[in-house]
Amino acid sequence: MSVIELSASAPGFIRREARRPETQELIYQAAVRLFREQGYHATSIRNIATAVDIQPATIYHYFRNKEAILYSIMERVLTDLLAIQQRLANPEAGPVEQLREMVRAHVHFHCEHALEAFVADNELRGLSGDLYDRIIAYRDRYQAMFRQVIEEGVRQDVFRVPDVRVATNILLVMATGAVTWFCPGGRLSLEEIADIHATLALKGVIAPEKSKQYT
Amino acid sequence: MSVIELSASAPGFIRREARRPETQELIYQAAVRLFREQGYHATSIRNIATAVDIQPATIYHYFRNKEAILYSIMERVLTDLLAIQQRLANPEAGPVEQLREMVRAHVHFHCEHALEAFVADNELRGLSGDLYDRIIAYRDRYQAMFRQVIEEGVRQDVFRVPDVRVATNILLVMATGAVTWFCPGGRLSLEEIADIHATLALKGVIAPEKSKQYT
DNA sequence: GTCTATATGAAGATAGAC
DNA sequence: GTCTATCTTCATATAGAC
Repeated sequence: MSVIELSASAPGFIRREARRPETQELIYQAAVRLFREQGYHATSIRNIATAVDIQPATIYHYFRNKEAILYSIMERVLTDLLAIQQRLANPEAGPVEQLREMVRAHVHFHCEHALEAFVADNELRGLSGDLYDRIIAYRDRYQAMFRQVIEEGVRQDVFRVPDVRVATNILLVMATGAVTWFCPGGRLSLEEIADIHATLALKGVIAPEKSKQYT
Repeated sequence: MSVIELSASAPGFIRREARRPETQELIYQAAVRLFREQGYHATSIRNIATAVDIQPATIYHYFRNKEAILYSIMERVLTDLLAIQQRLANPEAGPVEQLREMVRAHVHFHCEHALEAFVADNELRGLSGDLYDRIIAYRDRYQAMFRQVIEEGVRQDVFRVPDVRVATNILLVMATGAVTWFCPGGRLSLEEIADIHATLALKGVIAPEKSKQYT
């Protein structure tokens, strides 16, 4: 994956600095790919070094240890996601439009950064102590953003769900799942996939009598 | 987890033999728990041996190698799931009822065997060669069962989806996700969780003009 | 069926030269 | 900033006694 692909293209998404392929970024990108393909614990420092064509010791000039590489991936994904959702927040829009855009953005990001996002979503057990706690805090903040919109929708009687927390969990699991099977250049475009997920999410939470007018 | 809990309780589910806690089963159960908590690659043969209070060498009397333990977990989960769905199959029922029961059973199994199911769903990369191929074949058969019901529903114009394969993926991701957050004894019972998922799945695929009569 | 003992390799990480 | 060399620990797996 070239560093260029790190820059999200849709409006409203964070544009990362276009970096020269500095060693640190090369290490980061190789780690992302290997952690995605083999898993964090199955990937050795030597594997990463070989992929970047450097010696293992060089990696420790940029990262304190292997866990720090994993942490940097997770932190980048989660801060990007939080920033995207914060920029999207629009108090004037109703819960329906808000949730639709949030799900679209979540799926969009996950498909555009499928490797990093997959790692962030699946390798949490590789962190420990303080690093683990910090990522959990990010994740909780992110979930809360979705939960609050659903809560507001329920309050306004636009949404109806058996349980707000369960609904939040299910929606996020669903919207996250595309990373496991989305394949760029497949039958459906990224935009179509994002729309399908947003529509499905709304169908799931909207109060029955409101459904005609929205989905 | 005691071996008793391995026996599913709901009608239609496979009842496993109640085993004495033989060494092989103890190894299996310890591996399930450790693979779930730490991940397959982060778990060593020594970890498992310590958990069972035997020496590492004893494990090799029962399993060819570490990969064989993982394979046995995955195979058990997938053959159980396939058997459950096959027993459920009812050609007389329409696609709506069939899909509802399939999703309910899937969620039910995943929550009752949350540790094993999580391992089966997330450690596929730990297998290689022939073992990997065999599990993929099981998984493809399982997905096909869901896809065929959705296809039949679309043919009868009871369901309407943008893409059958994408719909199948999304539904299975959603129904599988509960393993990551379901917690026995929480606010909602296993039955409620299963119903919520089934209802959500149907809301997502049902043709709009049919929705009133079903969900 | 379970053990002790061990072969063999690979892992994460560091020291210190250039 | 990158290297060579290496320390130390741990991994999977096997041999063979009991």
